[in-house]
Amino acid sequence: MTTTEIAAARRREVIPEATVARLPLYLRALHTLADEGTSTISSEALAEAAGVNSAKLRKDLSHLGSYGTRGVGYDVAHLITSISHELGLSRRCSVVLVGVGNLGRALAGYGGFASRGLAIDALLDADPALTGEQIAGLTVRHIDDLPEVVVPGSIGVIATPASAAQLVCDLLVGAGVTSILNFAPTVLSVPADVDLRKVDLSIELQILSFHEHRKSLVTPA
Amino acid sequence: MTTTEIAAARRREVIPEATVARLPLYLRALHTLADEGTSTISSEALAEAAGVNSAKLRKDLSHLGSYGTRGVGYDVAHLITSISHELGLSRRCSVVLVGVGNLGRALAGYGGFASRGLAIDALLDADPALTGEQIAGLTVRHIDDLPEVVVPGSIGVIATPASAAQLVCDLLVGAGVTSILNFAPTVLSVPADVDLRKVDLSIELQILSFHEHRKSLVTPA
DNA sequence: AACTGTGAAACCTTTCACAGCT
DNA sequence: AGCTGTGAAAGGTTTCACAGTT
Repeated sequence: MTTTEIAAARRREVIPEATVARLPLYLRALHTLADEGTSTISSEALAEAAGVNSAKLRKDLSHLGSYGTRGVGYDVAHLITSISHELGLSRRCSVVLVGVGNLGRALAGYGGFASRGLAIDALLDADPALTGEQIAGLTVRHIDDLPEVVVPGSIGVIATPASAAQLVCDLLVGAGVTSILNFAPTVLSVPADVDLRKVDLSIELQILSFHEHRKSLVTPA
Repeated sequence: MTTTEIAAARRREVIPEATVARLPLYLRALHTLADEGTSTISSEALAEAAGVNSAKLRKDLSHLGSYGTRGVGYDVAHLITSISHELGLSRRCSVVLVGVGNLGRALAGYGGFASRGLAIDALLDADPALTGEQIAGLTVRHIDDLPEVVVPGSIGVIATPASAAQLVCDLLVGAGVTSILNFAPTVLSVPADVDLRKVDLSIELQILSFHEHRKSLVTPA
């Protein structure tokens, strides 16, 4: 079995969703460690840096294969490569962002994307007044140009008001996008073969409100 | 047992975290339905509007008490009241946002907060050039004013660059805030009695990248 | 007849605790 | 001695399927 075949076999192993959701966390912590010059790290220390517990971290990493050394720990650079590869961040992937309001600008300037092979390639907006504007090194284009900027494997990001989100979503699907991230606070309909995820900025705040509310009930004045 | 006592007993029942995380979703769907003039809705239809399955919805709502009518469905207005109350959104709660960059501005203007009793009360930034600026009806104040704007039960929101996040977090904790929502891509340390949640704008994108990557492996050209 | 509320089963995730390697 | 990798146990979540109510 060649190295390539081993890698292929590993890729076929199913990785639990909960683990996939934490890989970006580990990756960020590892990048910070690498920047600080750390070359080897124990599960305990990496778990602390990522804000999880060490047993969970070890189990998560075990799904990618065994990259640690017993008695020593993990090689930081090697782990970065493995996780980046697993997440599909090694071959740079195309991201198309629609909606250049405050949120869209925040996303375009968000360092977390660029440093992870997820740089945004195109900014689109329906407002003609915005086309031509330069943001984070990109020129805003009109939404009508969507078919021209989408390539196979592109990920679409919706940062429009809720009222425009389904329309934009349909345009993305029509242009061949099969992975969409929705920041608009609305439920979108997509064909079964399209992978749709959402981020609702207000949900976490409402969850905090719930817990804060509970505190005031448990500890009455 | 009086109505108040029943309500108190219900409040003491533990609601699973997974359920709490979905209540805001239901609430949003219900508000939309109410705006459309719908007064009664079945678990099936509400589940569809919220993007979940109906058995899950019914189980979730059963934790709040039995507010539905068999053979009929749920009363939209009543459910809105129950969920809002459960989430602590009925008594308007104070939100203090630190960091008035693009993300902070997006959050300040985000309709989802105001309409749910979670309007932002104060905007703060460390940059003196921004103090005095009007955003979404609020005047930006300097971060030094933090102790003046925090009240008991305030929720703090961090929308600063990662480099400033821990500092701001410490200031919030020092001012008495015990619920913090962090949008900066960094792990924060807080005392055990502080409830810290985070939103990482890039994580969902990386998860999508993972799945997109998988697709290309499963369906080779 | 229609639809909720809920035990029970199936599934997934986390944590424990230690065998096994360096 | 120190730390990873992992079965097994514990805990939590989702789904099923139907009894119970209107």
